[in-house]
This record gives sequence, C-alpha cells and structure tokens, in this order.
Amino acid sequence: MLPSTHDRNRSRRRSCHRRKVKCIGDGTKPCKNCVSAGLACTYNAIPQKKGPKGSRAKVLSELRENQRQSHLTQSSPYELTSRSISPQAFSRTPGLLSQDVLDPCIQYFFTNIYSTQPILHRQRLQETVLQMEHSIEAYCTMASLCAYVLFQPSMVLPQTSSFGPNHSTSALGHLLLEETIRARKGYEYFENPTIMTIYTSFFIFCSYFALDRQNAAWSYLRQALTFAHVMNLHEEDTYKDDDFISASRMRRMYWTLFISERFTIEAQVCNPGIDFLQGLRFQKT
DNA sequence: TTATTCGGAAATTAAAAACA
DNA sequence: GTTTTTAATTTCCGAATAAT
Repeated sequence: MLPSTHDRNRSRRRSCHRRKVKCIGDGTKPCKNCVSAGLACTYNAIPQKKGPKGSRAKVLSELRENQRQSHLTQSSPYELTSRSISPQAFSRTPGLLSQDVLDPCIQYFFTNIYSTQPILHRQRLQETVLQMEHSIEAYCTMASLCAYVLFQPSMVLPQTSSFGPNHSTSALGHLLLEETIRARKGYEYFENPTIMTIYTSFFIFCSYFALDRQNAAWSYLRQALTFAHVMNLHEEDTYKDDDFISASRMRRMYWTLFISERFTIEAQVCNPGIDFLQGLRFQKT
C-alpha cells in the first residue's frame, strides 16, 4: 500500500522522482538518497493534476472530425481556408504542414533568422518535427515557426512544394497561422506551459508583427513572457537539472522575449525603426 | 561488486458517465 | 446524490547497464 497523496506530495523529492527511486528518510530533509548522492534535497513544487481532462465525449467527436478532415483533404488538399475550420475542429489539418514546407522553412530560419534570434537548436528542432505525429503542441510550434518564416519577403518555397504554384508563400503563412491558433484550442496549454508553448506564442507574435498587426502581436508577446515567468525562466535555478543545450536555448528564449518586449514598447512610443524589430519584420538576406 | 538509470507495473487520483 | 468507469499522474521495483 502506497502512502496517501498528501504524504507522498510532501515526501516526494525532486531528485528521487527524477531518479525513480523511493525517497528514504521519514520526511526528514535532506533525505538519505540526496545525502548519499550529494544532491540538494528539494520538493516537487506543483504536482500535476490527475484524471481525465475535459469531456470524454470529446475524443469521439475529435476522431470523427479527423476523419472528416481527412476526407476533405483527399479531394482538395488546400481548399481549406474557410470551410474546414469550424470552432469544434481542434485537430490538425492533414497535409497542410508537409515536409515540403517544413524543410525549407527550417533551412531559412537557420540561414537568415538564427543570427538575431538564436533560440532554436537544429537537432532539437528535428526532434520536435518527429514529435508532431503525437504532440499537438509540437505541431503548433512547427506550424507557427513556418508561418513566421513564410511571412518573410525573401522566403520562397521551392517549385516542388505540394502547396503548388497558384498560391503565394504568404498565403500559406496565413493558413498556418490560422491553423496554429485553431489547433491550439485543442489542448490546455495555459495550465502547464512548456518551452514549446513559449515558442508557439513567440512565433505567433513574430507572425503578427510581420503582418504589421501590432496589437495582436503585442498580446502574444505578453503571453509568451507570462509563460516564461510561470516556468520560472527568470531564475537560474530552473535550469540546473537541464542539459546544456536545453538550458542555453531557454535562457536565450527568455532574454529574446525580454528584449523584444522592451523594444516593442519603445517602437510603439517613439521609434518604429529599431533594427531588432525590423529584423522580425524583414529578415532580408 | 557497487552504483545508477530507467522501463513499466501497480497504485492512486480526479473527472466523466452511469445509475438509482 | 452516489457509484462506477475511465483516463490521467505518481511511485518505486527490479532488471539492465555503467562505474569502480
């Protein structure tokens, strides 16, 4: 018989949890495991909520919607702008974010944008691409990143892209921006934000900024900053259990948000021509 | 031989659904 | 309102692996 939740929440230590070992010490601090391993003995701050999230019937309707979307896409992959996006459709639009779009967008980001926004790591980003299959959050991150890139004036998709020659690059950007915002409604990103939640909000901010929609951009930037604070990215202790790459990218993300916010305020008040923000709007090669 | 990692089974929990 | 079912998280056993 395991101890009650209350007891476990009290006694469960961060290091023991991470190591998947029983916390020995009768509630004393530091616990024996931490003493023998020479670790700081800290409590897990906020336990996750257990149990199903949202209505269970939602799963069925989501599956139905997925099938409906799939059927529509098979007949006409990109006639989706207005008709397929219903308020209930929280699932992704099949075929919209294809490898044909992802690869050139990622390439463009690291060639032209990374120098001013070094917030992503190429290998980790490829891992996020692989996660898209089962993670709607990963999907939203990649969709918003691609939208941002596609709004860059110098960004041109290769002719081989399945998007086809009849649509402009920025039109696909609009579709992906809408897709991100719609798909995001399908999960509770507010409750437990992750670094991907921040990336998504930031890329939506960048997209709106590129479209010169200042107010929408501003609100998403503030949202990203709020998530960063919820995740304690402003405290160095937050990074101590993360590997070097994750920690450095999170630090860079936090400072990019911080600087973006400062410059956005200045741009709104006195000087719209600041280089940093121009970099968001026009990443010219 | 000892220490550490981590897959995964079991326990626990909370919310939705079913029932009276 | 109560009970049951379901789907989520948490705990930590013990096998596998690494370090000494």
